[in-house]
Amino acid sequence: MNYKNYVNSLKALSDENRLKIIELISDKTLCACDLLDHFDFTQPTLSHHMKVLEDAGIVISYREGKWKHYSLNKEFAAGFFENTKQLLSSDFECVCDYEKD
Amino acid sequence: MNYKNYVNSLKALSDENRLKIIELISDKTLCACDLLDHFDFTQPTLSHHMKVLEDAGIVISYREGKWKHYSLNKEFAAGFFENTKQLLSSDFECVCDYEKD
DNA sequence: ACTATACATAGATTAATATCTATATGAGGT
DNA sequence: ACCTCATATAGATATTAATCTATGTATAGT
Repeated sequence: MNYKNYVNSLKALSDENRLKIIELISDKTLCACDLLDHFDFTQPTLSHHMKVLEDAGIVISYREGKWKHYSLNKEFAAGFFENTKQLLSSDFECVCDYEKD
Repeated sequence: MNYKNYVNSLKALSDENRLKIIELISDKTLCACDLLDHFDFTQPTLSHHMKVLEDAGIVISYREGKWKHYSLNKEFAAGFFENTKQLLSSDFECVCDYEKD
């Protein structure tokens, strides 16, 4: 298993605010400004969190005019599940097909 | 979703050494002394890591004479999968039965 | 009782990280 | 050109966490 990469994902997920961000964009695309409305921290702090999430490959983004739109990277989700399964399952039999994109 | 608890799990997992510990005990029970052989850090550091993992409910332990034996908490594995699925899956369909103990 | 082995705790140090304020960049409208 | 809005970056501060050395506790054997 590629620990380095998986640890990096875990660290990026290890923040209550970032988990909330992920939940907010797990089923839709939101711009940073929309996300910011849901939190008490400042805009630079959100920018920091989004960079952490994007660097870890957890979210993907695109720019549209002034706005930057974020959504969950479904490939990350699949890969993270796979890694978690490998780590925790000496004998887990579940090999269900997580959607790949 | 119970963020507090899930974040706690993620933080406990967010360390390369602790991941290696988990992998080592994912299919068998090992005492602290055996675990220590696999690492470069000192015994108090291992003790610290084991405490983090046990406090998070990731590993369970029992004492046998001088030795303390550790193994993966399979209930944690199942719960962690469930939480991860809830977080990342707006539309994941997989509801395979992760073993519960 | 003494000793050795396995593990835990205390306290210090260093490194990583979450947050802030201030400022810069980028893009659209007037 | 200028202004405004959305986002990014720089630098500072505070908190958390990983690690160490030194020491304490617990258990077993002689």
